[in-house]
Amino acid sequence: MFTEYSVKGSNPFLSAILYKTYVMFTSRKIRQSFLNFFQKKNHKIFPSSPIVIKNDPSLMFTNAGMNPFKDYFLSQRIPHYSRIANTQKCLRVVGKHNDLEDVGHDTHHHTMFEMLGNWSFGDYYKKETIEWSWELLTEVYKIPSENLYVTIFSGDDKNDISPDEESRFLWSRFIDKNRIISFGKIENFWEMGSIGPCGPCSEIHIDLRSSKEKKSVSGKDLVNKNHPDVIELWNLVFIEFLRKSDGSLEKLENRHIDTGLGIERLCRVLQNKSSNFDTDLFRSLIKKIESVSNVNYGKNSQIDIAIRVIVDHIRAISFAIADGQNPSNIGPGYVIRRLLRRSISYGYQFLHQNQAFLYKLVKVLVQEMGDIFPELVRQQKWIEEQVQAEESTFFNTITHGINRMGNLIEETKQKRQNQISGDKIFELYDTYGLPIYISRLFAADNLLKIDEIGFKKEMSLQKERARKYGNIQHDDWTILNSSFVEEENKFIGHEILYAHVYIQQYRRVQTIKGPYYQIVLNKTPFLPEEGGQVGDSGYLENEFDTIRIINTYKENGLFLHTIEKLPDNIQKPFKASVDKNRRKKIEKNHSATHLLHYALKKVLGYHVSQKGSYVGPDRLRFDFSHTKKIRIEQLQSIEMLVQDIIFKDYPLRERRNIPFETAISEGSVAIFGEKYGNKVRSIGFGPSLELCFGTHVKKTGEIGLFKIVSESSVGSGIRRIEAITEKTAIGYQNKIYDDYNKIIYQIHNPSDPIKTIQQLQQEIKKLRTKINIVTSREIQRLKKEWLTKAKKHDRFMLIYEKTNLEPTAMKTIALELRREHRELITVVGRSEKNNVLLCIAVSDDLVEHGVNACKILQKLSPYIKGKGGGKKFFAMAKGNNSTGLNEAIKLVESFIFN
RNA sequence: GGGGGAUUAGCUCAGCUGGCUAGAGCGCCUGUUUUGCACACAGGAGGUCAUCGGUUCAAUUCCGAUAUUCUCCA
Repeated sequence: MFTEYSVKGSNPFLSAILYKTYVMFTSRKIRQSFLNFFQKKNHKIFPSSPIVIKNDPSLMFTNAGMNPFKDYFLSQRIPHYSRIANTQKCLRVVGKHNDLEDVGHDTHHHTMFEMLGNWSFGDYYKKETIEWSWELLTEVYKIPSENLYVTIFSGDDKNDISPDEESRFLWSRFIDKNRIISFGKIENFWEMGSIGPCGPCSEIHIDLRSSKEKKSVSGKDLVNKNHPDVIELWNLVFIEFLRKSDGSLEKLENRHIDTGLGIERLCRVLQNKSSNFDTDLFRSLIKKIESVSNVNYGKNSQIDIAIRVIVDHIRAISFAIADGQNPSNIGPGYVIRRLLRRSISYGYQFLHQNQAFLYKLVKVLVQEMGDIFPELVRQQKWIEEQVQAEESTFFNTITHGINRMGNLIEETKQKRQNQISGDKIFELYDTYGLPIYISRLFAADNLLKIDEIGFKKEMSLQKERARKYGNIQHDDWTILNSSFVEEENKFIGHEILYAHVYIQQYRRVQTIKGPYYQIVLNKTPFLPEEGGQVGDSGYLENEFDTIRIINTYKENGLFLHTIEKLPDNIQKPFKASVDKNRRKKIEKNHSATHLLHYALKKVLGYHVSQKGSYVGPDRLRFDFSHTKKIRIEQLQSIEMLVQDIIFKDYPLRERRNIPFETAISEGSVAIFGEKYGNKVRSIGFGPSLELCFGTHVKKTGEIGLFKIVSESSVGSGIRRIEAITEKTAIGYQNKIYDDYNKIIYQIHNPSDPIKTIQQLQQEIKKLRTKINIVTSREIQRLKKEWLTKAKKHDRFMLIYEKTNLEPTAMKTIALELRREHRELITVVGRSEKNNVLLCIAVSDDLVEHGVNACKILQKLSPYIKGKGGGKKFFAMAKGNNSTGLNEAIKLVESFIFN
């Protein structure tokens, strides 16, 4: 089995000894060894990019190690280093690679995981990749080579790709030919999605079974067969193609290397465990949940599943929140909320946790991983608060749902059915968020079933609806001119708002509302939407066309301009002009936002950090972390502080292309979860200093006036301030001033208007109570008077009266009389000019004997030329013929029993 | 992006198919009892029923739009 190809380290005797020493490999050491190894091979070590992705609508989270480098593969951006190594935090919960349902039920799927990777951008290729991966695994990590298998791509006739003989040859220098196995497109051709960079890959698999098992079945037959102990360890991807939307492949200019080695698996191997969850990455989390819920891991399979789900999810949740993605009800926030709710559900169902408990795990996670991912340490308190808040809202939702479920059960029982209808259960799930398993539990407790088929039917209808509307289709880019310009030189709008440009590429985007086009210019004065500042709009003009640029935004390093229709002469040069007026307004609001951020920190404290921002031409909005409502005096001092900086007329201090570390050490404010490049731009005005890409005023004085218009809450722990500047603010103040003057005039210019208003209010209050007393006395008096005047019949008493009381008082008398007296019919009329009211009230006992107020009223209302209605015991009508009122009242008697 | 809900007192919510004088519990205030607290009892304050339109003799209730919010799907 051992050939001359085997290299040192694969001696079986030596391996057996080394195998025992695996335990010394902690996850920290494993990670560090990887990075050190590649650093020695001249790789630049990169920190992990955020797990939350911005600027790419096709992806919510980083779901593979290569995501942060996507632009490099597409040659949309030139990397500063051709060799990079890193550990990348990843999240897989939606989309193509989605194992969510498996997570927890087995011992090797995760939502959040760390991918170790080495990268080559047009630098080394297959030879070095294969050599180094072998060296690292067998010599640094000392994995016995007899446990390893490698796979290579067998080729694909359809796309005309030949088998990867090159890799076979390269591998055969290290490993027995029998251990090199060919696989087809599914296993060994890596694609990012339906379109994008791709290429053949070669995977290293490991057989972790006992020697006894290995003897009975060869590991070779178990590779790629989903065997729990014969698993893929490292994927080496050789990127050389671009998959286009019509399915064809195009060769890329440069060939790249993308590798992924999951640290959770590697730890399992090197720590000699049978499950990823038994490694030191999860051990303390499991310990904590054991103590929190008073159970033991490894005793009961259902409890174990719940524990694995929870310790897995809390990692995903914490990392996402640390990178700025709070749980919410839309988009990526909803994905995080779902993970949270899944965890809570498992805790509730199997660990008997009926109040917030997840947040207690955050501290443990921070202790374990905080040194490698410092964002966890910085955001610990915030993460705990968010998780806890989310837990309590979910318990709230469940309680609500359970109440409704109770009603549903009652209804079903009353109808003497034994099954609750599927659409009702679906409504509970869909509208009120009650997890289906809870519905099932409660139904079973009441010996009822749930119409599962009906439920599934509703569910698929819902999915269908979403799919139907959710489709946005992008055509392929049409490249008109591919001369490449460095990203940092592409945007020229900091200095100039007009430029001569040409269209480099364009594509059509199909939406349900109709098509639009995205174009990329060779350079652009239009600022893309970023950091809250809305994108520029404006025009492209030449002698043939005038095209309106509706919006500008950035996607994967490209500056996209949206337009409604393509120009006829698309190849010709254009004059690009930014809507200058609009841009100026935006700049004022943007600079004011920086000043506001500074003032907030100064007045409220340094815990304030930006959680969201909108900077438009009309106003600015700033969301930030702060738990309490801001008092009016605080708002005033914030406003004054900003205004003060404006008055001091500080000039803009702009520094471009400075290293991130330098900017931070100088005191620049950076935002968590924001992906900054190596080189950043800092913007300062007086004491304020922030990292920022947007555009600003030249001097703070240009802002003129700053006015906060609202302060509110947007969720637990986040407050929002909306403000306006310059002419908008002046207009706002003028309006208030104007209103004030009108009010003062209305109350006759008193010396102390507030006191006057207070007096007026008191006066009103006094008068109101007086009126109430008078009317209620009047009501009591009239009741008595009318009763004495009542006409007695043998079966009932009849009151018919006219009054000039208020309509409500009139109603009150009638209703009180019918409640207090049996066998009484009250008819009251009221007329004021041509506005006639008539109401009839009947005691309950008479109603039972067939007297119907509504019917009597219908007979009477023609006399007052009115319409009306009501119920059997009370009816009311309104008309416009006051002369008919007397007649109507007199005629009542004749209609009572007819 | 699409579907379904919700918005009523300081808080949690009732208010069925338009018309009983807009309610309950908790909280708050006053008083009684008690050494004090809690409890109990009696009384009281507090609501443009989210906003704007429409239908109707009449809208908290029905319809539409807006805002906010919850929830499910993508």
